[in-house]
Amino acid sequence: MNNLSNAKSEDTRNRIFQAAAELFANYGFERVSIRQICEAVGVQKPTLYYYFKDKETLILEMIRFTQQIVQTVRKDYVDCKTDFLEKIRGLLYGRKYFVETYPHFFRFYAMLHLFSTTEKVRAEMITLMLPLLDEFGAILVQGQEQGYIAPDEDLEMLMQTILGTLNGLSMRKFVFQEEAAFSDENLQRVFDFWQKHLFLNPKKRG
Amino acid sequence: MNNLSNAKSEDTRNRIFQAAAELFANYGFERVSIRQICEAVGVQKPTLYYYFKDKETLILEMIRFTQQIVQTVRKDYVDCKTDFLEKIRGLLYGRKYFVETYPHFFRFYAMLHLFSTTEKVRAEMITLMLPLLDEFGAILVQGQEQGYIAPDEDLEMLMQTILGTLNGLSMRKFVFQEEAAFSDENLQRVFDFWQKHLFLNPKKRG
Amino acid sequence: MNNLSNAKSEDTRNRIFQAAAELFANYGFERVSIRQICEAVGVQKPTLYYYFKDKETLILEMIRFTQQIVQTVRKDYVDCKTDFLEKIRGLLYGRKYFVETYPHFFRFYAMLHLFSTTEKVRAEMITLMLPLLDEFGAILVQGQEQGYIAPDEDLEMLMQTILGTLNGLSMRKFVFQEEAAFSDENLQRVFDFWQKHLFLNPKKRG
Amino acid sequence: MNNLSNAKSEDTRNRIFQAAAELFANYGFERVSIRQICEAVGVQKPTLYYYFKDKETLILEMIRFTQQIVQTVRKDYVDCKTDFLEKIRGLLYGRKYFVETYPHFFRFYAMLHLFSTTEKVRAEMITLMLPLLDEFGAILVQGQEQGYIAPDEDLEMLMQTILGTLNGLSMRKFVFQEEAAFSDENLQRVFDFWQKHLFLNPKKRG
DNA sequence: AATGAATGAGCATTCATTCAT
DNA sequence: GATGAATGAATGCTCATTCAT
Repeated sequence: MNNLSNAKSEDTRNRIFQAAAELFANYGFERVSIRQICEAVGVQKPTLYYYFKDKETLILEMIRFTQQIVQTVRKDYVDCKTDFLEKIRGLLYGRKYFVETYPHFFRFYAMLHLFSTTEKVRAEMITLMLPLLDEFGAILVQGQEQGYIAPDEDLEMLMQTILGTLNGLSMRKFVFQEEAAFSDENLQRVFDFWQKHLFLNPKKRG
Repeated sequence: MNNLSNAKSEDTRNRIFQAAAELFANYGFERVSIRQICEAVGVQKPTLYYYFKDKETLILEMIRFTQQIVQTVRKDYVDCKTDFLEKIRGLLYGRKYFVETYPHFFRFYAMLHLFSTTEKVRAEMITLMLPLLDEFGAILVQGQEQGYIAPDEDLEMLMQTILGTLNGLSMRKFVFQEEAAFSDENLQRVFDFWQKHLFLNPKKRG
Repeated sequence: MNNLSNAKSEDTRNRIFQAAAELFANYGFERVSIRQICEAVGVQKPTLYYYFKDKETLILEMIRFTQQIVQTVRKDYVDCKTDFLEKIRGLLYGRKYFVETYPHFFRFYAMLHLFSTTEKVRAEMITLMLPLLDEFGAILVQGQEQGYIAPDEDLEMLMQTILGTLNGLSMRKFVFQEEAAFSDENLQRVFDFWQKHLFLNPKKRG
Repeated sequence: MNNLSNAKSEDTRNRIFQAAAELFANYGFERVSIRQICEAVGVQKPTLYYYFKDKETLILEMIRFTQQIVQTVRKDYVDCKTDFLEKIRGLLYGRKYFVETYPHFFRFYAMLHLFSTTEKVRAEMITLMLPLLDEFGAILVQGQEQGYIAPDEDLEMLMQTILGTLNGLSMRKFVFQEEAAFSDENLQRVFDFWQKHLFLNPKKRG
């Protein structure tokens, strides 16, 4: 009974969470009302408040959940690789996985929502993003160590270039609704472009 | 008399316009109420409605105004140049000018607002953005003709890389509040990076 | 010039008047805004206020104008007749003329608007209606004198019956949109019914 | 618990309903604001919206409620009688009961509000009124069968005459605020007038 | 004779949220 | 674990009206 009850409860909570994510992703935080979320789930408003303190909490929990996805993805697609180029490739395919598996949650991660939200939400997102940037910086240093990046390279620019393109791809998918944005062909094209323009071929060394 | 009246009227209208732009830029369209705008300007609500049909019209007019800025900037910073590299440099400095002169309006141009707005607004912005992408494509072709870009280059990737970086700079300024994002030093750094990684040195021709 | 100006002025005033009458008749006093009237006429709001003190004045003037119609009609269709039955017939055809010539103004005369308006308006209408009822009473007395009505007839009931039917006809036309309500055939039918049921044949006298 | 809650809820809902009816009856639909209704009841605006979707719904529910009254009255005062004259008398006393028991709701039934309302409301009222007219027609046919009405009588005119008088009485009460309009003496007077002028004495019976 | 610009007061409606149950 | 009933505050928007010109 406890289990059942727990399961049911967890289910309700999760249904609210998912519905809210989808609605927020489609219409933006401000344009979605508690009522709409509840209608989508089929519960009454006090039920939502039973699980989530208030509307802002909902979005904060979403950001944290998203952050877990990001970390898992990073672990599975980037950290487990040793070769720098494989990490870079993992970056692309990890984003693809994220964007296709959790499309609603992706939007909260995407920097794009930093505009037009509460200061609290903004702060939370920045807090979560900065370490990611640092980690990415570390990867680039590894790239240098592995000889894929020249020692005198401007790493900051390199980072900006790569992240800018990643975000560009996301925009093509979500804003311009270009379905092929994350197709394997396109990702390969991006990878080729990067390899050709941004990275060295370390084999020469040997 | 006519002049005075016109001037006064134009002034009121413009003050509403500017105040709305600033508020929208800071808090987002949904979180700014008509009342707030009016209080910021010091007029009553019907006055705002005298000049603007409704709230959505306000934002649509802002988008169009922004579009004019974009076009003017492009003319002054890019189109008037002949050398491809100068055009690219103009792209950077034009963006700097835009971002620093009309910071509020920049946000409407930035893709960032494409999320979480009315479908009407979204449609309007996409309509305005697509030709800009085309024009930029044409510039890259010129770059090829001038020998700055290899004939077999993947122009689409090149475009995405450059625009992604531009948007990244804007994000650094507006989201991370990094004032130096558009400093001359930084722009030069970006330019150097591009020149080194993305463009050829056409002197070989001669 | 004075004449011209006067004429033009009178014209504007009249156009406002007519447009307001039509709109009021169609949608009711409360649901028609000054703006709507002005848009229908093609003038600005202060112009309306130049001719009419306020919205209530507009409707009061309409009531008075309507009253003039009523009086003219009564003169032309009833008073000029000497035979009682001709007066009654005139009542029917006068109403027909009114209803078809000034359909918009008829509605203000019709008691129907006594509901749901300002107390001032209500009072004005009652003031204007009471004498009409008196006059009609006098006609019935004439009918008695001419032998069309029995000396012991309940004149009040008679009046109520006739007026009730007249109003019923108007309702059929305006509420149920029954075009034939005031057709000559129908009026004749009403007249026949009255003659048969309500009035005597005075010829017996002679 | 359920009962208590239900009772309380039903009470609030009903208080809103009654207050709205009274206000609408006195001032007309357009001139009564949601706020006024709420103040009269002593609840906040969202409470009203909890029970009624919007203002138009309020009036539509009122019309339907009124229609139920009408049907009950008809059943109790007219349908249960067998003699035609008793039905006619029931018509008068049923109207009296209605007008005196539910004065506010009477006004919605009275045709008078057909003017100057939403098309939706108008349509609803017409839909509800037409069958009533038909039923009344059937009663007149029964009158014919019982010998109170000549076989060649113009039944339509007869109906119009009777209904016109009924409406006239209502007008005297509500517009001219003549309290005696529905006094027993007056109703008897009406009945006598009808009997004398409109109906036969079905000698066959005796 | 006519208007452009402005307003104070009010509208219907919706918001996020709470409390007793 | 869930809800029916209620609310204070705010929303976008419109009203009749005025004043200087």
